[in-house]
Amino acid sequence: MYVANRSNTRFSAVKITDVAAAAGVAPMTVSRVLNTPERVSPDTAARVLEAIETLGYVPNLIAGGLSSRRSRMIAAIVPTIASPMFHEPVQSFTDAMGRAGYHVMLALSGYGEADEATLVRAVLARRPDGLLLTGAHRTPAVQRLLATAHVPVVEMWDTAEHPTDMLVGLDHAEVGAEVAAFFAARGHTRFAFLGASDIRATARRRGFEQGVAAHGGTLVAAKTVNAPGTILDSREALRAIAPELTGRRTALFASSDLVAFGAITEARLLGIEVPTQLAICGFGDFELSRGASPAATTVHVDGTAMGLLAAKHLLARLAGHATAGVHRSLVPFHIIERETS
Amino acid sequence: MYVANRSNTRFSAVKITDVAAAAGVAPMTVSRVLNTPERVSPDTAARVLEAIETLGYVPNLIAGGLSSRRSRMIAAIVPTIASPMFHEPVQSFTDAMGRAGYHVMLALSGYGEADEATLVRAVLARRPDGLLLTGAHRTPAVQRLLATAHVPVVEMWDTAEHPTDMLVGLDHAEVGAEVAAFFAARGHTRFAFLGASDIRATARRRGFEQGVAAHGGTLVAAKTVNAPGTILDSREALRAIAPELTGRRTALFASSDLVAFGAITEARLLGIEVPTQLAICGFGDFELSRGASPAATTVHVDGTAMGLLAAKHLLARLAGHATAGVHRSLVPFHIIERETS
DNA sequence: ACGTGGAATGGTAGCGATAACAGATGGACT
DNA sequence: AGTCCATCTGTTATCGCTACCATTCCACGT
Repeated sequence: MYVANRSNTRFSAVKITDVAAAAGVAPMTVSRVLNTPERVSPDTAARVLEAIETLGYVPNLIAGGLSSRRSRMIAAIVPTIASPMFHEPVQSFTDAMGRAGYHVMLALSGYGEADEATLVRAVLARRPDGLLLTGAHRTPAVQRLLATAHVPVVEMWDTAEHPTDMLVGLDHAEVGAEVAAFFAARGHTRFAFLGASDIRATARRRGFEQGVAAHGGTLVAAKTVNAPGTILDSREALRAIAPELTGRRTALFASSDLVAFGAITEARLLGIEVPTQLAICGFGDFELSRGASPAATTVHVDGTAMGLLAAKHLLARLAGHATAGVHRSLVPFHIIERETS
Repeated sequence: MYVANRSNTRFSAVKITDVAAAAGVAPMTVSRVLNTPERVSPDTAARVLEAIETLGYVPNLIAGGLSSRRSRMIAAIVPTIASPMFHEPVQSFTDAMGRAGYHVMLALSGYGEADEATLVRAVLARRPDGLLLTGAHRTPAVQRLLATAHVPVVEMWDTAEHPTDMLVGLDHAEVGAEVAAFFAARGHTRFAFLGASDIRATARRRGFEQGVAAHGGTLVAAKTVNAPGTILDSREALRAIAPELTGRRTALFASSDLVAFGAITEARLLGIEVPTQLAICGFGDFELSRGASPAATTVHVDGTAMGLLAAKHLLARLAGHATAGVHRSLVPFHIIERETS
């Protein structure tokens, strides 16, 4: 009879049975020392730990994951990490989950058409214990995948009536409306928008437009650039709408601080005075807006808090507080008035 | 006798045996359809694929990984993703590895003392098929871990005589020397350095200082800020060295474009004319340096190429071209002359 | 003395996939 | 017709851990 022999083993990796043998205990006890040390007597634990040290044992989480049906891993999907908008929440989320013993696997979806379903599928193949997604609007295909996977999901950076599961969001329309109100309160009547065409920037734009209308103002220009919106694109866009900006005082809402910076830069070159002739408000409160001169007025959203909150919700769910009500929170925002308004 | 029964199963996840049963084949055939489709007859494959589709089967890579001893996962460790210096290579590396069927798991080490060994250990527990590390200098503890793990390693962004394994590096000292030469060729004799205190920025600084000395110049000021170096820190640092900068023409090398931007901004506020009185060269060629006005002279390093090259080396090794010579390449760099020099 | 219960540890059987073979089948060629 | 080989599919035995229950031991109360 045939006997399988996987002797292709490239080298002899130390495994839990080796440690157990060296410490004179059962493998199960080694496992307990690593996972539930409080259930092992202190001196056995010490002996096991010593064996682990001398053998240089590194537990195999793949095997452990298969057996326990828990990967201790969370997958996070964001469009890009190039923007502080995403790397701040991701970083704080990663830190917080790390403290709780979870690794975060990051996946980049890009802004393009790239099929989110394919990405989610690939990610689910690793059986993450939880998911952090960007935005709150999923295609039916993705919804189906998530539903059958039975994985806790946190969505961030957007809001929706019925999120997939948990949500730590931001009401972009409200942001736009608030910025319009902010400008209106300072006597502005002519408004303009400059920004990226992604879903959330578009929501801010719509909120802004409605706010402008509500305050009886007029939108004299609105120009979109490709997401995520670069400085150079923004400068070009500002040049394009410059004719609308000369002569009369205008208030511009930029979809991100990068776009705002481009607008400020180009305005200076065109001789449009900021903020007297052109007032500008950005979004994101990037380091750049604080560091540049003039420092940019912008909308501050606490990305770090968002990541932390997402982690908190997810950890609560993972700890089994499954039915502890709906987890849906909106992150507050506020306008930081600096030198460009 | 006791019979184990893990009926804690929260729900019935579809597994390979379900698909096999539905398609009327053996599980092994399903596995082959997914991994080596060329070894399965077209109509069997079609039947299996259909079963996969109707059942909504998502393969379990944890189980597959345990069995095949290949996780199809690469771990990447970088200090931060907040800087283009790291997110560019990481992004291109991730893309390239993704095209080859590997997922990249990102881990952030920070710039602090945080024990790299602990992080590497945690990462190795997931049995990655390869590792991408930042820098070329490992502590003995990490070296031991990597050696016993028998995992291909690529180190990037630095250079060393004897890298751990493969290397896609940059000679920072040479960068510093080149910048000194660049300034010297334009008649500068007074030089200054402003930058972060991390290992690679320090290497650039030393190369710059040696270059300055070689050209008979004098270093009139050198100030370091905490890594990674923010705009505001840089502005403050420039104020501190401003007395050395007034009156006589000076050439400043900044350890990153962010630092350079801070210097440019503060110089303008102090009435120090750029570039006539103070010439500035940054490092990294960030979007900011292209987009700002004046556009900053800087050292361009192709981060995307670096990530791609790292992926290429790693994939070659993973494909079994194990002994195909030393994989150690230096990424070229060049100075982009713009408006601040 | 004896039952009771808690703490510590061990034995066994999977978790869900794949490596390594072993058939089965059929066509090409002698 | 018989041999050989290539192609396809199936069977078996792991991969290295952990859940589940069993067992042992000892302190304690009655």
